[in-house]
Amino acid sequence: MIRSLIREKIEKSLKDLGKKFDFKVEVPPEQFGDFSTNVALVGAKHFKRPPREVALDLIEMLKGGEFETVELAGPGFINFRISTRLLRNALERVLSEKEKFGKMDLGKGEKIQFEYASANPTGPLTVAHGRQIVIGDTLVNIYKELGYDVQNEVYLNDAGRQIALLAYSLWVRYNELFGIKKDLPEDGYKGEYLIDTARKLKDEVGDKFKGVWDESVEKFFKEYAVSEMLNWMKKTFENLGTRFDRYYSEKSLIEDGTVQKILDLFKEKNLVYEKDRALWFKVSEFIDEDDKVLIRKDGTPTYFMTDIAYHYSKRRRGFERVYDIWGSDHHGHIPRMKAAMKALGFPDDFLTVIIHQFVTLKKKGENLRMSTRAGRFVTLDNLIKEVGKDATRYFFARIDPSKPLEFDMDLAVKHSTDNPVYYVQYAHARICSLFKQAEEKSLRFKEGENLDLLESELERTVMKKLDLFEDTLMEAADSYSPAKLTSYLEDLAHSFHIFYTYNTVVDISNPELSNARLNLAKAVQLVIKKGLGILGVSAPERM
RNA sequence: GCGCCCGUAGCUCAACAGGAUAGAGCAUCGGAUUUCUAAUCCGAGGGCUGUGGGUUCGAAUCCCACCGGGCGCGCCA
Repeated sequence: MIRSLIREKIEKSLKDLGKKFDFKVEVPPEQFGDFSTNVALVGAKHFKRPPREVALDLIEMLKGGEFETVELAGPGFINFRISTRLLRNALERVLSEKEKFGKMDLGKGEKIQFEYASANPTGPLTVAHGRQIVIGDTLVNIYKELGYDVQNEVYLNDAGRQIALLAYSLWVRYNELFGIKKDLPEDGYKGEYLIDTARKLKDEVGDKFKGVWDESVEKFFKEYAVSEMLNWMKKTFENLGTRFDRYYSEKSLIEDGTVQKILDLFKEKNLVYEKDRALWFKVSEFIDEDDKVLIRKDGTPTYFMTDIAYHYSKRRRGFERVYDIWGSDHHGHIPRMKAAMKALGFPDDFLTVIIHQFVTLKKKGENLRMSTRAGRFVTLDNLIKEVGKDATRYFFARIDPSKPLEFDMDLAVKHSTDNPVYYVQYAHARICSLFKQAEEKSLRFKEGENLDLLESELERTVMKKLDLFEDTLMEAADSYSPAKLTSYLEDLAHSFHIFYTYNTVVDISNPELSNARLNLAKAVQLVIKKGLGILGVSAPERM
């Protein structure tokens, strides 16, 4: 938080000069000092003077106090070197706040929601869902740190045509077990997993449904299939170490009248009309796009319809803002949803959609295309089994959602020990081992003491990284990018590895210095553990 | 055809809402352990940031055009 401290000081100086404008405080390349600001470069316009002159004036106002040096550089940057005492402050905060380090109150308890991993319960979750889960979980955890009251939810598309297809496909598989050959529908679910489900069903009910297909059988098969698929989803979530506060059923929105309620509301506002025996929503009233069907001519609601109802329910449940994480194939859905939110009179910032690009899988140099219906895919379960939970999560978190992600499975397995996740975890394990060493050598660890002995450049660097943890969380939240956190952790781990290489931490001939360094190690350990925890990755004590 | 996203080292990715000499890991080559975990550290090579224009003190980043890739444009979800 030294960064915000510098920002405040600059803002105050500007205020004294009667100015106010945006500027940056950043961490520059090492040779330029601890922190740096472009305030003079940006301010040149406002002051109508050359940047370097503006910088010199500001430097006069800023220097002293906790700033060891404040210098002009390059075209007009102001570089700061911070007193070691101020850096130790960060260390002290980590040591005293412990697991709570990183908690802020920016959200002020505002109730928000993240929705992700929403899926048709018709088959196994894919690696794309895995990416979504990791992005979602991480953002949820970060927003909690920022002081928001966050819930996560998965929307189950358990209504609609695909469920009917699933039910019938299961029925076909079930009958096959009795030697009755039926053809799977052209677009039916051909995956082998339905055969397993059919076997389980046969064990439970015997030949009760053999050869029979009517409305009540269909209903049974729908419910059975969905519940089996849901159980499977839950198991996969567990394998990846995720949990949801709530599963929300699409079907329930039709059954409990929410859909009807929206229709009535839209009718009242004259936002719907009938055409070709279907009911249309006037999207064009709000944005430059074609109107969309809400109710098909057979009387069933479209996905768009139920999704509007779903978001209405979110609002009614008291969420101030909601975030949906969707695959890029759904991006066309965004403008319509925004239009619908407007139609409902919700604030513009109520719904934020975070789009992530697709995951492609490569195995033996070949690209695998994923299709649930064709039954050909590498499941998320397979991936977790092959690569491991930690590496899977870390790998997904590491790449910005806006980038397509190519997962080379052979590489992931073969080089799994080179995965950066081990680099970070190793720093943690090393520190754990330091404390074992200290104990063996009967060095009593006194928390928070001797900290003023920490003053070398390497120690300063580590302390500076510790201080940046909160800034990192804020940046990651602002840009919806878990990758900011992974690069931070790698950075922190790196600074510690260097420090470790050049310094003996546990040295019985110098107990005070040892204690000081153990404190530094302790803080790094806490922050790494916390950061990995936010990512849903474990922090092993030995490796 | 129209719209959205992406294009950075051989590979996978960074670059903090325009900043200083574009950085890491992997891979390649060369170093460092009588001592706390070498899953580590240090060094070398490797780049016309897809191409061409523009905006300005300053562009990988913003604007325009093009090239290449992904996705979307259903009474699918």
